Amino acid sequence: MAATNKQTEPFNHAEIEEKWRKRWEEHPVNVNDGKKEKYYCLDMFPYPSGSGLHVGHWRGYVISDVWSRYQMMKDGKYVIHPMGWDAFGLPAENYAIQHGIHPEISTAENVANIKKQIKQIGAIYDWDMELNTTDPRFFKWTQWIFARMFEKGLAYQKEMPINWCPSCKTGLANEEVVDGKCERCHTEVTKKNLNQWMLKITAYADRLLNDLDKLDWPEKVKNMQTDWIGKSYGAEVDFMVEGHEDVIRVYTTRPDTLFGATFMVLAPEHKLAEKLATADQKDAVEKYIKDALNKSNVDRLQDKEKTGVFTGSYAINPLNNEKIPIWLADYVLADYGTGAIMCVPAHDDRDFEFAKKFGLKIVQVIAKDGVEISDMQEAYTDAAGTMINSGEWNGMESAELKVKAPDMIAAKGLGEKKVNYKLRDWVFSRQRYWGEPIPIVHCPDCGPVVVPDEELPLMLPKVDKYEPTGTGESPLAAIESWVNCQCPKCGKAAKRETNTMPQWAGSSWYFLRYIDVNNDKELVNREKADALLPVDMYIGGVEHAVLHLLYSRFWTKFLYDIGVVGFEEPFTKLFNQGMITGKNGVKMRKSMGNVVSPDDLIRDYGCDALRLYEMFVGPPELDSEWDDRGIDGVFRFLTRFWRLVNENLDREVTETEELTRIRHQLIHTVTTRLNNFGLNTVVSGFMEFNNKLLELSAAGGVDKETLKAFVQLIAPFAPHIAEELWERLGGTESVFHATWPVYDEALMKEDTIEIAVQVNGKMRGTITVAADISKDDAIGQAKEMLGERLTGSIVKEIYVPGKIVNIVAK
RNA sequence: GCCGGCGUGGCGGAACUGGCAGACGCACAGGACUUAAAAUCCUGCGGGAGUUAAAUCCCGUACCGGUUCGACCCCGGUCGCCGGCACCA
Repeated sequence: MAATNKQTEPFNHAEIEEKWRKRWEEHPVNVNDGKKEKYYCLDMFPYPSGSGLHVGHWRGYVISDVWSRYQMMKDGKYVIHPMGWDAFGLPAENYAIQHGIHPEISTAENVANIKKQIKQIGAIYDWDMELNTTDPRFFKWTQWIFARMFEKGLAYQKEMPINWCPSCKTGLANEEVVDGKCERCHTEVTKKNLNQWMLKITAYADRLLNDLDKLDWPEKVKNMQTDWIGKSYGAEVDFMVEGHEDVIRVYTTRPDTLFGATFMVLAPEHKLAEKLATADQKDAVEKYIKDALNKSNVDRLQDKEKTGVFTGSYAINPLNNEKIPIWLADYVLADYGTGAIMCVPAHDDRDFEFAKKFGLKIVQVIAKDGVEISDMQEAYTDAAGTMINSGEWNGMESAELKVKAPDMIAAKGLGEKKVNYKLRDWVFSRQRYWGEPIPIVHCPDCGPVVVPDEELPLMLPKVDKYEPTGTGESPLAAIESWVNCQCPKCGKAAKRETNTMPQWAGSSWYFLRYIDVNNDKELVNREKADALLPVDMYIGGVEHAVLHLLYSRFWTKFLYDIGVVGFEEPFTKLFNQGMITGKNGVKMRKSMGNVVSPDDLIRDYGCDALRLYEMFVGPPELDSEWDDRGIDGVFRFLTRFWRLVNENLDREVTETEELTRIRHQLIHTVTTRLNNFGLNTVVSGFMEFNNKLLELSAAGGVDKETLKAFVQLIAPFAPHIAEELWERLGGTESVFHATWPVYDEALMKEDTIEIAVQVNGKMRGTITVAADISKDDAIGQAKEMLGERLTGSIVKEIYVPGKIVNIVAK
């Protein structure tokens, strides 16, 4: 027996972590020698908030660091793993206003703080790549991209009622309105008529939709983007108005039901709305329009009860020439389709409800289960059944007709085939100070003129007052010395655009810049881009599914179109980590008082323990409740692991068959679980094998090769202790440069195995047999074990090698 | 309403492809060490019947049903929770 009772040195995490932190700073473990294959593993970069990081933020960064280190170790890849700051935008500016510090200063302070905290994670971030969206060397290129979009007609101005947050005092994009509220401050959003800069994301709708197929992303996110783009196929149909020369065009996805259109509804904002009112309906119509326009968006959403008013006019159904009444109702949206719909109450829930309420005619045109329903209680909305009451279309299958009808209608000259999207163009200007100035000059003669590239970056003027005005004008508008300028084209007196870009501008392309942060000639060097991009793995929360992730796909496609990069999709693989919540799944918030800071935990347990616990707390893709007590478990494990290695350092242990087997099982377990991204189960695997090896250590000792393999496997998770133990085991170079251990299935196998024995599928115990036992022997031994408990006549005998014997008896 | 996900001990969660449900950890209980406590180590830990102890048996993965020799896993239905979209014609 080689075992000794010698007390091993206690595990001093603070000392060890300090030692290796310094060592890594002097000798980084992840370097590009130009020969290694690249792997780009990206974190969604944080905005430098004043409240710092909590354990939830930590988790995402630990996941990406474990994954990065694993990629680096297993295949010897050069891992691009950068970090930067999304520092423009509302949160930073609001923080500055609240604390009465200029955003430039508060942002710099917050960056310094967060950077210090992020460094505590012990990640392999390459700080030479650090970037900041508010750095002129960076936002020069954000402006440059806008300039190119302007030249291509993708950035344009439009006056229209846009979403307006009265609290943030700025316009918002559709994507920033959640449940009718501001995504940032949860204030109810109102409408405001403003002249806005728009980006024509709708021009990319089809490509954004189709290319989702190429992406290794969570289905959930792909579905969200698909729904957001909201492509639908249908037809536009013209309806004549009786006694008018006007024609009303409607959009429908169900042209197959055209014979069933028994009335028509226009949005109150429709340009013909007032004109169609007959003398006796004039007052009612005017009142309805006025009321509807005064209602806020939220009210309009919340009023589930349908309202409407009859105009007094009639349209003609183009297929059967029936007179159908024209109504106004606010359930029809002005800005989708044509702002007018044909109503088929028999086959649409909303039209049905409206028809019932106002006593309008209902004509069924699709037979449900072959019959016409005499007293309809609800709309039949499936496009399945045979056409009835539909003139020449009678007898056709509605599903088939639905597809053919647009062409048939077009052939008759009644309308045309039409595809619609829910996606709207991106409202891109903000009436706030802390953002990239939009590089446009308004000239009285030339109109909007883009600022020449040589004059970029267009700097934000230094000001004392930067609070939002609330008038719809940016605070920049008040700074005359900045606003007044010369037209770059004709030289005449002109005025600068005073709106700024939204927070999403910089984040739409920052991932391209990391690999070439100091380039002052171009956005990114094309050769470098070809060699190091795109992102292989992108890790972050799911909250950006239709914001940042949609915008950056759009910008990347644009940059591809103008030849800046050679790929169309920025993020090949996406992983959404779950949130860390407080007790009972409550989101961690300062105001809830349930925020857990990593600082105390690092002091008491060390960085490695916290990293391990962040992984152990639950499956990485699911939300997990934080429980401080849980970290004791991983800390105990680390202490026991420390003991396992240290107590075997001075022993000369010869490798036994059992140790070899356990080593290969360990490598197999960890590697397969890692490949499946089962990070929580990797940690439980560590604990399980550590327990086994401690038993063997007490019984005689554990060999160095097994210990070394274990140390390597744990290194991505607990890099400090791994380096220390690796060194003690005789490693001369960093553990991160050692060849990743591989397993041999043949060496994993046990000589004897336990097999479950069932009778009629019910567990009756186990037998221990030779691993290579034959079917007959296995069944024989099972029967022997069962003895008298096996009654009746045997119908069937099942043997699944190595797993189970099931005897079916009657 | 539509789309997606989830439902397993006191708790967090395991279970690879349909093959021993509850790995690993937390909490708890008992024991060892200690003057004592902490730390550490050992043991137990889904529910029930049974027994001095055991053997053994029954129930159990939200609920009802199905497929199968065998179901946490597949299929049909119901309920509950969470997320997204929401009058998009």
